[in-house]
Amino acid sequence: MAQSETVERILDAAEQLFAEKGFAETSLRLITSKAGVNLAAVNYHFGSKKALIQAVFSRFLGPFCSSLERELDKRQAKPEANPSLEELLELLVEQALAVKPRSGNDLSIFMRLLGLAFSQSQGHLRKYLDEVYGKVFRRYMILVHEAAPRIPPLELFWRVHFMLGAAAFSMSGIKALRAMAENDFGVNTSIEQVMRLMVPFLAAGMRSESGLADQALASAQLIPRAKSTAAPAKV
Amino acid sequence: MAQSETVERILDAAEQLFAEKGFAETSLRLITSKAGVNLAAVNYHFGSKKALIQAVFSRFLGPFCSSLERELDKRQAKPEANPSLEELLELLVEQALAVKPRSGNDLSIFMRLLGLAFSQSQGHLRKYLDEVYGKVFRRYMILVHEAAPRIPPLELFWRVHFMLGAAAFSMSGIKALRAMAENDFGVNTSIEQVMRLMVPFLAAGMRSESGLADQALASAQLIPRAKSTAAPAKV
DNA sequence: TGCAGGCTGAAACGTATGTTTCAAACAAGT
DNA sequence: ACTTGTTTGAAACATACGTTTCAGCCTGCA
Repeated sequence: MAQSETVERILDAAEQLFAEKGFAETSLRLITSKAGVNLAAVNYHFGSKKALIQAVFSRFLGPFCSSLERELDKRQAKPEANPSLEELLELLVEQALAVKPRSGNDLSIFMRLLGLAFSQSQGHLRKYLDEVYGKVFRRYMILVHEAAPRIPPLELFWRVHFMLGAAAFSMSGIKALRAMAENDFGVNTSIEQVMRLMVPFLAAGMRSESGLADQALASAQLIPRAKSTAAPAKV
Repeated sequence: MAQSETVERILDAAEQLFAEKGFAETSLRLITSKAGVNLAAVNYHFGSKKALIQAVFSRFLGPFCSSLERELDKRQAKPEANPSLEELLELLVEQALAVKPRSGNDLSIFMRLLGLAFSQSQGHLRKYLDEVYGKVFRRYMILVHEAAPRIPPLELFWRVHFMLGAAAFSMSGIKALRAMAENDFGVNTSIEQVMRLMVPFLAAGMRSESGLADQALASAQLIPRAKSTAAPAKV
């Protein structure tokens, strides 16, 4: 049997609506009517709304993480030259930009969904993302640490999340913010331009002198994970 | 007649629950049961859930903005010395810290609510906040511009929102992030410490070299608002 | 052609939400 | 003490949600 097109249409509609309105504010009826499919199709194909949310994330985070992992493999194959901080940051941007084959699926949706995953109280989502994609993220963090050895690991952890926050927030409110900017300055700022504005801002923040006075925090090191965690559930 | 205590208890409970779960995910029944008041009290005292949300914001944004405005008046009374960027940033932090007389109302709730105002699709809220508090914010932006004249105003606008984003996002997911940090590094990072970590990061970002290549954007200036009549003159 | 199974369409179900109602309780002024 | 206006309590209401059901459709295969 040929794969149903319904699944893709639901995912497309859900992705866009979730990014626009959040999870709780987006009803299955809105999704299915936008997708032009029957209401019951969601529960038939995905099982529940929670599973739909996870599927939406898997669809773009899966390719993102595997191509990121592939790039990390390449970089680590030649151990003589560890990647610099700039290279690591650009790596992220590259991978994020590479995962946008679908129409209307621009970077803002990607970042917006990522931000929602943290800020909306969807406990199941956080657990799911950590189980499936946490490994790559921790591997990336180790490389960041090696690229900026002067900055305490714990502070790097927080700075990465400050970065993520600036990006996710800006993309979250990008519509309203662009409207404000146009209203106040009379010019239109494209999303690509906003991204370009963000890069020097974030890079300077990452490179800034440490603000950690507490010695216990400054010397805290990453604790290696136990390997014996159960296999993550397949969708 | 003695002012009812019910209003305050509803506001306290709503503030905490909104910050914790968002607006749509927090039901009136949860609020009223936490507050120990009757369900109907919300609609009696506030009229609707939307009005409750606005009231929650007014209660902390009102004092914040008026004390901020007072400080701006003081600074501008002596025109010989314009405030520096650091002074302006610290001004915000000071005012934010000053508006926390109530128990349990720490900075994280303040920032979290601010972030929600942008990221949750509550159109009425954004309109309300712009109408009531937009004036102070625009005045503040002008001072920031004078403190950093080398950076194009439009870029400053975006950088301020990058800042807001980093702060709001970190405070939004502060619970989950602290748990992750503790899990990965074995140490507990207090909210005050996270704030202290954020300051050098943000300050460095604000001071970084401009990333604006586009001359039209680089030269865009703030358009003064019309008082109240239509047809604002182009400058 | 017949049929079995994946998929869809329309309707219904149970539950939770925001809001409204109205009688009772209360406080204050005369 | 009586009255008046304000606030509360308990219940009901209308609506929207996620989920389930089941009859019918279509497709691939014997």
